[in-house]
Amino acid sequence: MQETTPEPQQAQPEAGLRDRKKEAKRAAIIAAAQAEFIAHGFAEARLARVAAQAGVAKGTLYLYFDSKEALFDAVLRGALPLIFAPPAAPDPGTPPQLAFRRRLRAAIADMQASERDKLALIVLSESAQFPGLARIYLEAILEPLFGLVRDYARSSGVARLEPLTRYPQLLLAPMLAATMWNRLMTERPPLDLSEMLETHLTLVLGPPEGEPAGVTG
Amino acid sequence: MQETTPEPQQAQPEAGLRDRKKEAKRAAIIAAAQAEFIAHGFAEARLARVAAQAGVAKGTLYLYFDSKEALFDAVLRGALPLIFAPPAAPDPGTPPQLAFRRRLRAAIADMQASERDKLALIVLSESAQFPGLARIYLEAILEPLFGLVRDYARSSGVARLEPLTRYPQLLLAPMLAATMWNRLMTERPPLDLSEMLETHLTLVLGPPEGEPAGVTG
Amino acid sequence: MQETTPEPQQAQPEAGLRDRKKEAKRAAIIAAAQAEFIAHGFAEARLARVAAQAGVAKGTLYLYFDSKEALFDAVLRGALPLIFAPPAAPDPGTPPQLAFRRRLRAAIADMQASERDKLALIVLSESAQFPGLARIYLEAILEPLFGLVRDYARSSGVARLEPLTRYPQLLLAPMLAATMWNRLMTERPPLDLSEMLETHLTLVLGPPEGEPAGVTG
Amino acid sequence: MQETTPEPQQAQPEAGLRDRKKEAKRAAIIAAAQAEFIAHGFAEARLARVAAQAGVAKGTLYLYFDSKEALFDAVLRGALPLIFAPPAAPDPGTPPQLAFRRRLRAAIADMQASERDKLALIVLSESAQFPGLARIYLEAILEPLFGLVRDYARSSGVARLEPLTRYPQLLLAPMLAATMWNRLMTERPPLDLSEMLETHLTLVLGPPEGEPAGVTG
DNA sequence: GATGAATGAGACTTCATTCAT
DNA sequence: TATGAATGAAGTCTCATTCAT
Repeated sequence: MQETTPEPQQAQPEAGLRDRKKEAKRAAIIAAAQAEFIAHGFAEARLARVAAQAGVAKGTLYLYFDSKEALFDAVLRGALPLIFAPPAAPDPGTPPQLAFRRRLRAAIADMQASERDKLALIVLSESAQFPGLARIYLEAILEPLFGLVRDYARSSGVARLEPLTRYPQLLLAPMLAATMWNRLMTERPPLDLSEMLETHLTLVLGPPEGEPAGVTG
Repeated sequence: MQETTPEPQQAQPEAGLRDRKKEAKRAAIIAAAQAEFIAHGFAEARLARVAAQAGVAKGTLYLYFDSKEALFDAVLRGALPLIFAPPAAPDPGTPPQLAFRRRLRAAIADMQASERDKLALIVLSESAQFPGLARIYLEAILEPLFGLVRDYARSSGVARLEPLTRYPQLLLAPMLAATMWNRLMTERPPLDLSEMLETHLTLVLGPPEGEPAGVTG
Repeated sequence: MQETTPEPQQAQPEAGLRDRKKEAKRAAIIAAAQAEFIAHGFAEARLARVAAQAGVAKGTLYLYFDSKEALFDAVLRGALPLIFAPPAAPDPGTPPQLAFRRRLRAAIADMQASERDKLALIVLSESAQFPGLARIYLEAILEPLFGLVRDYARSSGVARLEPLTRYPQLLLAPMLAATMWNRLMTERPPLDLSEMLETHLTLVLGPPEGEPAGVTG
Repeated sequence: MQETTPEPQQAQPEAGLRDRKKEAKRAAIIAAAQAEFIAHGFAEARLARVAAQAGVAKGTLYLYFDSKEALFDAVLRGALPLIFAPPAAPDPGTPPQLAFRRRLRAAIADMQASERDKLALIVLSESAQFPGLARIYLEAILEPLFGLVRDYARSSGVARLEPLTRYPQLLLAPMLAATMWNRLMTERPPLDLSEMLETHLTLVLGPPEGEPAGVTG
């Protein structure tokens, strides 16, 4: 019940006053909870810390979410809509491979800019506790990317890329690995995801076409 | 204190018997704990279940391990030695790429045969809780494999493989991704790690040399 | 403070209107609270439900009542005045036993028609929490009825009824028992209080006098 | 699971040592809980007080009972077995009415000597929360007594007692009323249940037969 | 050494009550 | 006056850890 976001009523600027504050507080709680879940995982996350971080009392959390689990769910779902943001339509004249690379770069950059890469790791951590949600989440995150890969592998007409239609994971796995690596190896200089992506794409797809050399990011 | 394995005293057959019983019980506890940690993660693991599964009383756990964390540590360390098992020396006449592929296959197969792949995921999951241990563990698992990759990339003399010396992760990431995939997507048919590895190697390294076609596993 | 009913100000029609609205809201709150207390008892009663049922906000309750306990008190006191409603004066020529029976019947019927019988049980239930109030309430309900019984037992001149002057409870206990029974045994057909009362009166006082046989209700 | 009383093993005096302590502690907890529930009702009962009264830590309660509700259940059920204690067989030559009176007296005295009369009131209080249990409990307590009344009313052959076969409550209600009365009216001298019972029986059944006058308790 | 009953700190959650709007 | 979001004290319950037997 509390999960239903109140429909925005742009026609009534007055009515929105309280609603806007509520929505702001809701967002503050989710942000605090996201940081807490990322930092400690579900089981070790403390609602007291979430409340303190969000600047509300402990009980206030329950005005917005029925339970710790519901809050966790909201944090994960809160990140979902981003993946559906329509990518900028490519220039009609762009060569297919370049268009593909650009969309992949954009997806990766977007995933890093948000915290979705860290959330994906949480999903993994908690998959034993929340199997259903994990599946939904990963599908929402990964399937669109897989679709990109499959489409390109098919339409490229390059025979040696055919296996990517069966294992689109192969092209994306390095991003996952690098994200995990950076999360774990905090003492070392972090891997440069963009450069690593370009390296991987060049290794698998060959050197970029129709693009000035060295311009990757 | 309890972590120091007692030095075997072969001169005293009686004491040896007792030690052997102790060691067996210790092994049983670790095995039970490993299963529990894999199934539920650290936070949700229950020492009561570990004790029951190991066939001992709850208090007995504390005769062998100081705390739940120490037990977790022991489980992870228990899997470490395996990675250092020296690989079988390759036949002198084997072509380098084939030898490399074979060692990679063996490492992956070994990691799957044991539960070390699942443990690696647990380490990832719990990295927020145990950052130091996680780093040590992953380095112990991954660095040797990275060394394999780097050595091959260097010695192969193939120019386009040079990036692998900087990003050896690129060659191994699909195994990680596939392991995670299989852990999460329990409802779908699991990915075939061996086939996926071969596909990836062929994609990056080119078709296998010096090996009958179709013989991969 | 809020418990003092504002003195009606008939000279000011406006103020009277406001007062009437206030009084109506107050009555609505008490009615909702009564239903809630009957349904769930004091401890499990939820002010949120009371407010919702009364059609006011939660905070509004506190404009009318200082606390949950004060509301409970108001509910009980709200039922008290009814018991003091003077019974219709009996026809002068009615035989004493018949008059007595009729008044008893009327009292029971009235208690059932209102919800006072259920409230009496609530008082009993909560007597551990509110001993003083419980005593006052039960005395207000029961003492007038006991007076009826004592008066009749004394004035009837029947020797064997003398104990009723000491234990007037004996004549009324079945009503209490039946009310409790009906509250608890919701799965069975409810006891017919009127018939049970007649049966009891006949058992103790003998068959009705001066009344056509079979006319009891 | 915790509810299953361990079967007494009289053949093994040693094994009973720990079990006896456990059983004693269990009994202490139930006793403390019974007092707490009687004093405050279910909702206002505090497990902290129960634990303190029983001389155990709060967590210990959960070694014996799964929840507060389970403890409540155990308290009520703990009183049930008493009702099934077979009454002493009457002397063969005793007149039926005297035998009936004696058994009724014994039942009432027993109910008072234990705390079952107070527990019955708790059942009433909490019937909104635990309807099923309430029914079971009251049936276990009341039905046997009703059986006594019905049997006597039938076998006595006295026509005017026939209504008691339909409404056995009529004969027992005064006991309930008196118990409630004594619970509530703590400031007044308590009603003497024995005398009140005798008075009621005499009123309904007539004066006692075959028994020296004045010997009632 | 082994047991398992006992502990108690601390977590999540509820809900009567308050107060800024 | 009326609202309803916010509060926070306090309750139930969990579980790693201890210790008497």
